[in-house]
Amino acid sequence: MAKNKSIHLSRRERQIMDIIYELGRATAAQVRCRLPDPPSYSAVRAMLRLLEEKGHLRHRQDGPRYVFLPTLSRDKARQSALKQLLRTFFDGSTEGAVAALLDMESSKLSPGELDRLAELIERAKKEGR
Amino acid sequence: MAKNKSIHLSRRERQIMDIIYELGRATAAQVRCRLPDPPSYSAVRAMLRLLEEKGHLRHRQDGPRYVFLPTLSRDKARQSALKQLLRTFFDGSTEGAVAALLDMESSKLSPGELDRLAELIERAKKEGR
DNA sequence: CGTCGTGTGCTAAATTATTAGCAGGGTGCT
DNA sequence: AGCACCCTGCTAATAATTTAGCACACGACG
Repeated sequence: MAKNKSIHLSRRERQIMDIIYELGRATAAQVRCRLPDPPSYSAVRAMLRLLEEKGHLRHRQDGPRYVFLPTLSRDKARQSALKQLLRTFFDGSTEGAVAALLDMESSKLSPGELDRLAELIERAKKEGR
Repeated sequence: MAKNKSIHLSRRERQIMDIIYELGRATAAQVRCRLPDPPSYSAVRAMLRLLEEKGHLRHRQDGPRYVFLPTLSRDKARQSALKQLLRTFFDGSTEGAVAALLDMESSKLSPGELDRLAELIERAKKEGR
């Protein structure tokens, strides 16, 4: 019934999903207090329930409260987020995206990280050929 | 007046912005036909007008019709999209994101691209030190 | 010239999203 | 037991979104 709509997330829903992906799992209270302008408790719970109905979340009883987890694995969600980003901002070019990442946070990348990345690229080269 | 609301994009608005960023610039008709389930013409125009009011778009008269362009440069929009993605899915780790990109589309990266990326990393190393 | 097609602006209505508020249930504390 | 607190589920109201529909402008063309 609400199957075809399930891909569409509203603003708040998106925010909530982001929080949960960021944390891995979260209770209603946790979600609430990380929301930009915390709405009422009920509001948060209502949306968690909706997200669960839509199939984006599931919950687990943890003692007296619910803990919400994403349905899709973080990997899958990542994957599709990356794909979307690539298409929207980089004409689908992986190279462009990687370049932007390096450029953006270059100061934050430690030599160690850079080394590991260099190695990843080496490996990709070998596999590609 | 509508300044503080201007950050919040609704679902449709997001879709439209994505399309325009992807294309660089677009007319109402172009936007409409790329929308998942094309709504009426008026609907699209109304939202383009709203987005313009909110300051996300501006338009240029091109002959008989309007061509809409993003207000924020693609670079800036990229930047913030990347930042968000990093935080949400990679714990802020650039390395993780790059690794995921390489992993995901490895088959699509040509040797040439890989070489260029390797070089980028080399350069980052030198700058970092 | 009339009219068809495609563009625009505007506004009011329909649809969705978001919130507040009430009615429990359970646990711990005095 | 009686009370305070935090959790749940629900429903109805409010706020925001998305849409359709009308009025008008302009160029192309029979």
